[in-house]
Amino acid sequence: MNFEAVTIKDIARELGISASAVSKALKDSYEISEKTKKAVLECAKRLNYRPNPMAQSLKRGNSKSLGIVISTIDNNFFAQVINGMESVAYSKNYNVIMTQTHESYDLEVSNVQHLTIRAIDGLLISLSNETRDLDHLKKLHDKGLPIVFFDRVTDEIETHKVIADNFKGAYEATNSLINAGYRKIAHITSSPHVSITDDRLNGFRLAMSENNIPLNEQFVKYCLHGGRDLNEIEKALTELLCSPDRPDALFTASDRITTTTLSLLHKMGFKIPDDIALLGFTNTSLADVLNPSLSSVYQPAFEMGKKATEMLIGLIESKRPVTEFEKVVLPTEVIIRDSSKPVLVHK
Amino acid sequence: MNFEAVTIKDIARELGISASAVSKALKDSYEISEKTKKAVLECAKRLNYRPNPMAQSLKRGNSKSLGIVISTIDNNFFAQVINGMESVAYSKNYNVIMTQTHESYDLEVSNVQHLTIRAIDGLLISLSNETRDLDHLKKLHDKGLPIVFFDRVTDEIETHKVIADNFKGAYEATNSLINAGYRKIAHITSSPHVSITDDRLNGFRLAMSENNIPLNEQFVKYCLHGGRDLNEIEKALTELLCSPDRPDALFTASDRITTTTLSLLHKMGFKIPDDIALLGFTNTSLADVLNPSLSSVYQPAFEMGKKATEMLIGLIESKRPVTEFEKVVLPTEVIIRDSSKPVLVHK
DNA sequence: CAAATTTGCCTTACCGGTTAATTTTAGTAC
DNA sequence: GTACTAAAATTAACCGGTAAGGCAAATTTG
Repeated sequence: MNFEAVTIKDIARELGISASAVSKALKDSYEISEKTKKAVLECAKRLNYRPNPMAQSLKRGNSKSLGIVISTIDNNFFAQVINGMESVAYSKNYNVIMTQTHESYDLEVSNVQHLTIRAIDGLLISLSNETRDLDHLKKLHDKGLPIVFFDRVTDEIETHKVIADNFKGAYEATNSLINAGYRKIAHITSSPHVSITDDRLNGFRLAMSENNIPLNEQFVKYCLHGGRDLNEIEKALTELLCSPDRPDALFTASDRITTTTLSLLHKMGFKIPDDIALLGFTNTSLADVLNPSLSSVYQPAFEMGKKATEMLIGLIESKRPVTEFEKVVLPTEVIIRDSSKPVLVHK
Repeated sequence: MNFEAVTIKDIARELGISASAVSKALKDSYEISEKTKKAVLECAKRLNYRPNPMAQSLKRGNSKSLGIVISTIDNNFFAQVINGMESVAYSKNYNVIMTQTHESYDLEVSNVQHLTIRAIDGLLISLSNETRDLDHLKKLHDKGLPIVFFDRVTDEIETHKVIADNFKGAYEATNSLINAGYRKIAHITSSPHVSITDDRLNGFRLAMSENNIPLNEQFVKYCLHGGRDLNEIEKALTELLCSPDRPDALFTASDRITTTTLSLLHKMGFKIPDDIALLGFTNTSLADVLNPSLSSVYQPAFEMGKKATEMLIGLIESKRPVTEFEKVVLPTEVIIRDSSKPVLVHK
């Protein structure tokens, strides 16, 4: 079932002129007389002519589409990022084509393939938790595909990057837990291979050491799949909580991990913050109305999406090769709520 | 900055054969000798040849892209729907191109324009809250563009539709409130112009009348923008709650309205369910850990996305015009939690 | 009034891939 | 050696739009 369209030739035939005259008339070229232009415009309107984007793309060598690769859209943070991306792309007349990796390296590779096969003008990507090898992206980048990394970035490819201030967010979050009287703080984070993990872990470590609190290395738990499946978080929690010397606070490092941890703590019967405090990265708008209200590190996700997309379109539309790259760091915001209430208040 | 690609001509030049021979070899045509095929395949692999999708699309007249129009992605329900759509599209080698209406009719029209200008093979759409006039879609549908409606559908266009059992969900939800002892039940819903509003309102009405509970018409509040902005929900709540004869329970009709209502009730200082009970449509995975845990009507969003996409691809790939259309109704699930605890228990 | 310039449009080639029509090549038969 | 056929490859047209270059008619210039 094909959806037939009016072409430039239909207009040309109708008016008894050549196709190129129509094309030029539509572009308001100086070569075409006002009379003809008027006739063409009228006819185009009457027949509801729309230029075929594929023909234009083929001719011009661009597609006016941006590829987005994220782990999953069913996540407050990423949904907001995409929201921001779409808003900029739309205003600059680009589409966004979205694919999800579900934290799988293979899916990431095949998604990137899929997108470039489909001809995108640039790529916005947050690496999957499994990704270690960046060859699939390096090759494309070397060939000239503009790429902007956001959220989970890499040093191995020189291009623009947009991240939140993960280090500072983690540092301040940890400090707030310490100031609230917690000492045995555990950290549940994503795979050690993604950039945000290091940044957040380092912020956590620094806050601990500055306060002379020895860090029990058993208290740092990695979720290799970024909490994609419940089991890995459940395992981490069980290991942490079913031991004699268990932590009194949890600092969780990603949206999915934070909300899942909250759910699991409920299910396991832990009272927050009495049995254990919780503070984590999350962008859920429901933090205030969770039980208990959830202390969180908020990232400006919408702005991240906007900024990354602006930079990408900048790269795409740049007349000359870009050699100076920016790494934009957006501020995070630590918001203390009841899930990390000071120990004195409740104990 | 353009990203040069290997074309069929590069292979032809390399092997000293014609472009069409290469094309045919890649398609494993009987016209080409095994020897040549092997050489072409080897060369294509070596040069990492990828056919230019725009050239193929131009020739074949399709784009292997599906357009998605939703109100906003920053919403549990829609994020899950898109997740389902993407999964099917990807497996069948289509892209999804997403745009958001933010509940605006003008944006819906311009998004649909934008998408069809960009050449999509089919459209998946959930109407905006503002949409009353369907001309923009009727025109396209008449021209042969395959469309599948999901969630917010219309009777004015004959095609496949996928919805949740909104009527039954609302009916059961209302009944559960009544069984829990609530009598003064108010309903906060979206614009009266969208299909889901009627269905849900009717379910609500039936449950009320079957239980011989007169319905105070002041207790039905419409949010013309579907809760896009807080203000309209705030206004509805103020009107409902700042009156001498106020409701003892709220039944909210959409994801955004439900979660926003919960937030606002908190902010206004109402205790749930003691001061007022709450039960609403929402797909948040956090329902269990909200304060209080939130009774909800859950829709199989992922399945809705999957089903709608399967049907759309069915339409697109159908050899003959489709004249029999299906309206798939997926079951909703009412899950009772603390926000609508029986009156006797807590009063 | 012829030459020079401008105006307005047409012809043609191209983007990359596909395919119908055609030609070349190789092989077989007589 | 000619005739015929099958196999293998080429040429050319096409998808729809764009743009360089060409050309005839109209207008300006000396």
